[in-house]
Amino acid sequence: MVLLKRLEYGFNGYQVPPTPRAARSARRRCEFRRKDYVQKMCAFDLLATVAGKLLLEGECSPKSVDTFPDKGQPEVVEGSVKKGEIGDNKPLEEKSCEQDSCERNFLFTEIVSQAPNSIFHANELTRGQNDACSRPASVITSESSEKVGSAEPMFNDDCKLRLGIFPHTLDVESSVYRLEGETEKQIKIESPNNRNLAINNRADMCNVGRSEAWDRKPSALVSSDDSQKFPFCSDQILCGSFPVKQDVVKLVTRDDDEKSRGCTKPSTTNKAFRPPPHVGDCRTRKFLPSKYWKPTPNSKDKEHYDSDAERCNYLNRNNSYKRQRSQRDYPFKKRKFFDCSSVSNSDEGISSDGICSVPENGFGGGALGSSPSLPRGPTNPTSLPNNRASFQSRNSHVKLKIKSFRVPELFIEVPESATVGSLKRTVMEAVTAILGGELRVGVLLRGKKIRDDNKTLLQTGISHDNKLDSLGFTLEPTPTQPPPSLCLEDCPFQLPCDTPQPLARYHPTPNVGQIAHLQGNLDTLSNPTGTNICNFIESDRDSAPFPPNMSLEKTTTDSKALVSVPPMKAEALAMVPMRKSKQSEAQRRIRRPFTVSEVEALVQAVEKLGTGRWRDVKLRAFDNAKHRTYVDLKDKWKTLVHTARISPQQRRGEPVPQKLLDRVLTAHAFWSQQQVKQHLKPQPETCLLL
DNA sequence: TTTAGGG
DNA sequence: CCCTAAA
Repeated sequence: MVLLKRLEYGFNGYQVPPTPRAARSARRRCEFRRKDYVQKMCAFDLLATVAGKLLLEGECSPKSVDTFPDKGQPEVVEGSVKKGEIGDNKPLEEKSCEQDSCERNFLFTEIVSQAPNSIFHANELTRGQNDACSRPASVITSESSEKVGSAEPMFNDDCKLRLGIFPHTLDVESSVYRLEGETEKQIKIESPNNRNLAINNRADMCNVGRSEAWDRKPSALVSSDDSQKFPFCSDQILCGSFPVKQDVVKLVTRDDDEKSRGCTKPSTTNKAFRPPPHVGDCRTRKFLPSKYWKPTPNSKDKEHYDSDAERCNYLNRNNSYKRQRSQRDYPFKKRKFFDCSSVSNSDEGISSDGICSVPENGFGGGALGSSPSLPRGPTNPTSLPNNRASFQSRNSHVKLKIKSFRVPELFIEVPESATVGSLKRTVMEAVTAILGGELRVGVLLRGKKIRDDNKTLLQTGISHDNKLDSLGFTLEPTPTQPPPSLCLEDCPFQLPCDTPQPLARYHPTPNVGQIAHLQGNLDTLSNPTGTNICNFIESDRDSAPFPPNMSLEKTTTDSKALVSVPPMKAEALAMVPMRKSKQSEAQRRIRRPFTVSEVEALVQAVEKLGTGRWRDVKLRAFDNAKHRTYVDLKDKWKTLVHTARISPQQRRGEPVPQKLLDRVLTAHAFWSQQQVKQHLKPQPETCLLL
């Protein structure tokens, strides 16, 4: 079963917490706007703004998942699954998902301030954390499931879920949830056709209290004075975003039709996507929970992995480690940014459209811009480069509306028998992996990256009549963390159509992680930075090739996305921010249950070669199955023997023919005896020798 | 690198 | 599947 899913990451909703002063200036800005004043913003400002928002969004990283109280992971599917047959334990297959491609749209919508929560629910968090750590592993990973004895059985077929870029522009609908209050506020930012705003609860939207608490930076904004906040809100809205509490991002499945919940009704908007050619391969790597969160690989590991065979692996780990390190700083950086923005606001660093100028370098040091000459720290608009001033006289207002940032395609594979709950977790992990990393924003004009952060929009020539369609934003990993060739892990096996190329090509420069979709009548901004980040590809290429030309291209075009993302395996994309997520530390190989035929081959080989010669078995029967290592075979044999010994009722997963199991027992018994003999033999021999 | 086993 | 001690 293949599920195609699109995940859209709502850009709207990442808002720097306003300060009283900001509110004031916001009002002023409103007036300005009325007069149609010129937007004095340079590309860098734009970048900073966008990046800032995104950064905030970073809060939805694994950490959020980890700390999710009790319920474990945030609901991944809000709309569809939630509404209907929800049982988390209900196998997917029972939900009419057997079609080759069940498509659903995921809208990344919600942001909730979580930090504060963690304070309030310390106990639960602790619990939740643990849960989160262990549970996520249940689907793709064999770990937990195996432990409960349900591992193999679970996989009758593969169920893939793909999150991709939306081919079409969609309306953005976001909602703000309050964890503590358990209230839900829905905010409709814009409808596809007419851009109307439906703010159900302004106060709620503007409530920044939580973030403040989190930030430990009290601000008058905490007050519930709607009148004061509102201006700010509307201001935000102008640029296509709205203030929300930050931190937890929720995924919402968006069904055009409520009835299509069961994912039986392919979304028309997803036509660009084709089901993957094969079903066995592209999947997201499982990000392991804290268990793998090790500070550093020990020297032994190094030695061990230095060998060619494992080099990739090792590199991978190493890199992971690096990323991980930065991740540790993440909260700090975010906070910094937060503070910074506050400062900016109070300094009136916010320019007209609620876009704050420069966030400060705390942003991962240059995360916002590569240009060293960029202004840093709270900057007053007037302090910006001259070139900017020269354009101040102009009266063109550049209005940007970023509908959403897209999350690159994700390829997730779960067995049909997986539970909805595990699916949710899986998706969450994948998404989290992508969004959790430190990102920077790149601006592309007609597909071209604008690198000069100091250029004004006008200068870049976009501000006038360039249609939005020529402007694009990309989310890219921060340069500080050069994505090493993490994609090599399993690489040996690439199919011709596999995508090593894109990867390779985009290596030095990381791959565009995501595309921002702009919509509306904006002019454009120019801006720099553009580096693509490499997506780490995991590998399972041996089995399921993912034609490069597949999804992305079409999608890209369809969606008007200006930025074209190099076609690559969805899987690769999924791996993108293998970043410093605690979970991603050591990636666990995806689980690939042995098929009956594989078992057959294994049994046959063992019968012939005996146990204890796994390398030979491997060469003999699985030489072309790169993903089966001799250790795997050995392990499989182990489980086979075990399986053969237990009652059929206790067995799970794809049933292995009893005949085979009998052979297993027989062979096992035989070779065990041989071993014993081997043991005993030497003795007599030595005796003889002696 | 392989084996062998515990996790 | 992972991790590792041993070989």
